[in-house]
Amino acid sequence: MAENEKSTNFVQQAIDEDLKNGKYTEGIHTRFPPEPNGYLHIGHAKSICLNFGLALNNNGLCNLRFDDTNPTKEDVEYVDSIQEDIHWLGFDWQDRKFYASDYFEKLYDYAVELIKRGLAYVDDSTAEEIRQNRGTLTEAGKESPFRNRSVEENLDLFTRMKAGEFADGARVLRAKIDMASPNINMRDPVIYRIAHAHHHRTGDAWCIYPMYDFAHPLSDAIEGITHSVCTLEFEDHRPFYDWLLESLGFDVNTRPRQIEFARLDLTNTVTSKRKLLQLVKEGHVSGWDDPRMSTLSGLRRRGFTPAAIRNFCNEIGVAKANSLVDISMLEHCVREDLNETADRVMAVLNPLKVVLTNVPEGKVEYLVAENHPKHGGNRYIPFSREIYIERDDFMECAPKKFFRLKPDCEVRLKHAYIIKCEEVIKDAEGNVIELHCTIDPTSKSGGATANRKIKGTIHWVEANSAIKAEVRLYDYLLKTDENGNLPDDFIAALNPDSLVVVKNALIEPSVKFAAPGTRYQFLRLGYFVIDYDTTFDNLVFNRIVTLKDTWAKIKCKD
RNA sequence: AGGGGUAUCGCCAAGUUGGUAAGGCACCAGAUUCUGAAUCUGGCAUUCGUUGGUUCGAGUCCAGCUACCCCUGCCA
Repeated sequence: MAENEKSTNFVQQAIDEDLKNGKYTEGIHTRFPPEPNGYLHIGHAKSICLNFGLALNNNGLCNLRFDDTNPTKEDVEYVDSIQEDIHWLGFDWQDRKFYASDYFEKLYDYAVELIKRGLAYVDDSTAEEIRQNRGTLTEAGKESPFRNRSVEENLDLFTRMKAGEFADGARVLRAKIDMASPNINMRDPVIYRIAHAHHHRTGDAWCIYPMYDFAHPLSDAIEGITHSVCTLEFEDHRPFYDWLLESLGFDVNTRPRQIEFARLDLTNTVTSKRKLLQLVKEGHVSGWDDPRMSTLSGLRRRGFTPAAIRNFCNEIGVAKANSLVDISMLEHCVREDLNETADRVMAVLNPLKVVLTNVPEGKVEYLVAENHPKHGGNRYIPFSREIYIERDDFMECAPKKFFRLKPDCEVRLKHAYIIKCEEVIKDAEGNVIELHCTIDPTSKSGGATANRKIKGTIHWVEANSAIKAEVRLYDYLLKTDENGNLPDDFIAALNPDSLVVVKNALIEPSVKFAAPGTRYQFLRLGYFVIDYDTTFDNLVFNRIVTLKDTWAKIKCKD
């Protein structure tokens, strides 16, 4: 499905239905509501694409709203990174960046209103007592002894909570609903707690903070959100969402409606903020933007494109069934995008020297090489008596299906000549250290007599002009079982080979002045991006993803 | 055990007045190829968790059963 094609998931269908029924005549309005307590990851990308996409498809708007109601866990570092990541992904909230903390005053007023309506009360119970009285999954809870205080007393106490008269945990404000409800979220949920904590935006102005369940529906309502899209685990909270807005008198035809979808889970990686944080804290990765991380900053550094991620989010769909998407789907989307956009270049990761004995010493020839098989553009690459090829492209005793270089056989050098392996040079231990080959001078690429059919074509690099580079070969961060599931101890499942650093790779000279962030296809190897660690004398590449490799499959079968 | 959800190919996922199973990924086969890439062609669910029922006809309706996920934070 094309990226801008209207997707018809069940959320869109709910919107269509609402519109048909005459609801939300002002238009559709969604929001993306991250808590600034960590970096955004691929799972958030699904939510971002969904929420902003829904707005786009319905001619509506999507807000960015930081859900910053818990000052002890949140930080400006995260609000900055979140904005950067959303923009990078290609979405814009225009002038609609909000914070739940923008509404603290209003939220407080709504709480007072709830008290006045007899629907909320201050509870002096300890956290432990509240827990004990909540009941269990099968038994009803017990009502708090403070449940039936007068409105006046509640108002007085809540005012004093706000004024800072009480210590953390001394009292809470609770909604007064039904301690016997089979839905635990309706057993008088706590809606305000005391926390003498410094908030990254409101500073020390408040010492009481609203709970998510209270702040979220009201923030939605305040912003005129029509469809509040969240993940499945909030399904049980919807009755409270509706109860709150109903209790406060919001019109059912215009008030926001919560719709839940299944979060993204991906094989071979972690998509949980907690685990991502653990990887960073324990030093298993270099940071939030380590190219092996599923964070958007990690994927960005790895070289993934925003378009590829958007396409991926589009293709996996949106539904309510918990699912585990195979990482190959993501890789497919990256390859699909990069195949179109990345220029081709030659690089040798594991060099084997080749001397072309019938090429005169000192002679350098410049050959024409296309930058992209479809989109044109050429460059010149040097060619001379000494070149390097990939070690894997030579086999002394090769199986019949191996159509690269082997003794007394021919192979084509991409953009250059057909060569024949005449002599294999070995060291004392018998390791191949050099090859002597001859070129067929009539076979020059593009020439009139170049059309001789040769089964194999390999990449190479000219010895004197090649640039040395560091290439970081990234692989899956995690090993998973056949079903893609992580074991309980995910640290034990870390792939020890998730990063292999090649220090002395050789790249053709054309990439010399390319800027960090530039993506290439290294012919026959994969897609690579210039890392930001690159300095004047140390070029660093990250492998984004390999090319599909049919030969690897054939090898495995043998 | 109470409540809330979900079950369609190895993985995602369409299927909406019941009419005889889209598409993508992966995989397989072939064509093509100066990237064993890309591209192209063909293959890939007589069957929709399961058992019954209604019906000329059911993935779609009804009843029962089973499996899995979420919920007992003053986290979001």
